[in-house]
Formats: sequence, structure tokens, C-alpha cells
Amino acid sequence: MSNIKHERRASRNRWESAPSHGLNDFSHTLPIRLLRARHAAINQFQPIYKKYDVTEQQWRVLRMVTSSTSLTAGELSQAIFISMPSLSRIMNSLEKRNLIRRRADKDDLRKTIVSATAAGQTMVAEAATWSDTRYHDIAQWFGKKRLKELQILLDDLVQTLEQHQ
Amino acid sequence: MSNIKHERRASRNRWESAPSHGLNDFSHTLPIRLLRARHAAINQFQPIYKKYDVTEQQWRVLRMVTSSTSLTAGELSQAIFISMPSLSRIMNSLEKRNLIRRRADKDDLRKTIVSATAAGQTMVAEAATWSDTRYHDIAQWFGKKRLKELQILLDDLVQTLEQHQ
DNA sequence: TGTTAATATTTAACATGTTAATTAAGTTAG
DNA sequence: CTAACTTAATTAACATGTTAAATATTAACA
Repeated sequence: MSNIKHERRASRNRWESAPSHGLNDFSHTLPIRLLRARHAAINQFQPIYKKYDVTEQQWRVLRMVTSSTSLTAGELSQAIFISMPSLSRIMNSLEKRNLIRRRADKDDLRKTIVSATAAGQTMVAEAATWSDTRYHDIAQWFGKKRLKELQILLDDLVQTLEQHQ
Repeated sequence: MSNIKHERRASRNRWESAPSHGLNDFSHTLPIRLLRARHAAINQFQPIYKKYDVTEQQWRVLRMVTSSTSLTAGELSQAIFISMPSLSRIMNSLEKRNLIRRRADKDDLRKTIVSATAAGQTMVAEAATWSDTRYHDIAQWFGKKRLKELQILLDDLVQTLEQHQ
């Protein structure tokens, strides 16, 4: 009862029941795990980003815009999870490169309708095959069933956390 | 054979077998799902960030530094998955606020050893109880078993993707 | 020993994330 | 009709993410 010193960390097993990875347990919280996983996933597509000189976010915009016929900036923002301020800047740069185009919605001039130019569509179409192959590879490596499982867990987690305020 | 027009999207079911969420399938790729999940998770701890006027990243640094006795900047960077350039700036700001301290490693002057000041330790200790409770809540809401499952899938995904280049 | 290569951190430049303020257009109530 | 409220997008300010270059120190080795 005397050699307790100052016990700094009040609790172990926060997210997991054992450290088991060598490093301190805090380095394996769920947010950090999600961050790592996202990095690893995105990393698989780096060749595309480099080839077309775009960022991952710019690519997300291009993919979404080319796979939809008509989309407002707000809808785009929600779909690909990029905030309106960021999206605004990204659209500026993509518009300068003539990959997308913006025009006002005739029924509601507050809304901006975003579309891909022919150049933008060509670029994405070119990469589509390679990208699809890689997506397929990942599913194979990891297992389609487990990937599906992971997707469901992620969606459920979001739903759970959003329900609780 | 004549009304095919230009079939833009070469493939459906990339990550999942059915859209099933209303939006276009591209809005539910794994990277976007991971991003959403991370946001939702972090969002649960916003009260702490606001209370202490720190960003999520600054908090990660503080948590990690206070839960370790001795840590170099590089180790810290790897543990909490913040790049050295970002960490460098974050440490500047935390040092100015007298929450952490940096000193050179006597055995290798290239290395910087990071530690928490008394003020930094007090701040984290204050929040620890609240934080731990919230962590526990999340595990309860989502289910401890499923959370564990999710963690394992995430770790395995990272491992799988890192193995394949 | 002295020159070269490798390592740890920082700095620079630019893109994005985030919050708050601004602008413009639509909606509603008096 | 118009003043007050709401919504969509942009802008501003500052923090972080990312890549490449710079700096300082250590390791390797001829």
C-alpha cells in the first residue's frame, strides 16, 4: 500500500482487452485504427493520383461527378463527405483545369449544379478499369465476406454513434 | 445494340453488392466509410476538445505523452499516426501553452524527447474520467463483442493492404 | 581520419479540414 | 409588398495533411 507511487493511467482496456501490439494502448484507440485503415486503403490507389496529378479528394469529386447525371454542390458534399468550404476550393481548382463545370440551378439560383467536362469524363473513364481491378484485388485479398462484414460494422457504428447525440 | 449510348460506369458492386442507401454507390466506398466512422467516433469527444480548447490531434499528442514515461518525437509520430511535419507544428503550439516540453536526447542529439509538463498532466488527468466513461458508453451501445470484431477487422485490413505493397 | 551515407527533426509550399462570417437567393409572416 | 428568417455557397482565418528540401547529427567505411 506504499509503493503505488503515482498511478498515472487510471484505466486499461479501453477499446481492447489487451495491448498485444507492443506499443502503449492509447496508440490503438478506434479513431487511430480507422485513420490507419483509411490510409492503407487510399494508398492502394496512389498510382492513379500520381498519374493524373490529383489529390485523393479531387479524385473523389471527379468519381462522384462522373457517375452522376446531375448533382448540386451540397449533394456532392454530403455524398463524398467533404465539407462545403473544402469542396468549394477543390471545385475551383478542378474547374481551372477544365475537368468540371459549375452552373446555377435555374429553379433555385442559390444552388450550384456540378458536372464533368468531356475531359473530366475521359480521365475518369481511362482510370476506371485499373481502379476497378484494384478494388477487386482488395476484396480478394481480404475476403469478400469479411469486407462486407467490415462495411456493415462501420455503417452500424456510425448509426449507433449518431443516435447517441 | 444501338441504344447503348456511352455506358459511363463500367462496373457496379465495387465494395458492396447493392447500393441500398439511396445515394450512388460511389458514395459508399471503403475509404469514405472509414472517414465517416472516424468522424462519428471523434465527435463523441468534442466536449473535451472544446473544454480545453485543443484540437483532436493536439489531444492525441497529450494523451500519448502523458501515458508514456519517455518518448521521442519519432516514436510519438508513429504511435498516434501524425506525420513529423504536423507533429512538429503541434508540439510548437503545445509547448507555447506550457503543456509539453522538448529536450534533446543526451545519447543521440538528433532525437527529441517529448514529455508532459505538470500542467499538461493535470489537464489530461482531469479529463480522463469523463473520457473513459465515454469510451465505455460507446462499447456498451455498440456491443463489446462487435467492437472487438471491428478492431480486429481493421487491423487485419491494414496488415493485408500493407503486405500487398 | 575524413568523406560519404543514413537518420531525426524542422521548414517550406501548397492542399485540405474546420469554424465562423459573408453574400445571395428563396421562404414566410405581417 | 417587405421585413425577418432560412438556405446554399463562398470567403476568411487558422490548424493539419503531404511532399520535398534543408539542417544537424550519427554511422559507415575506405
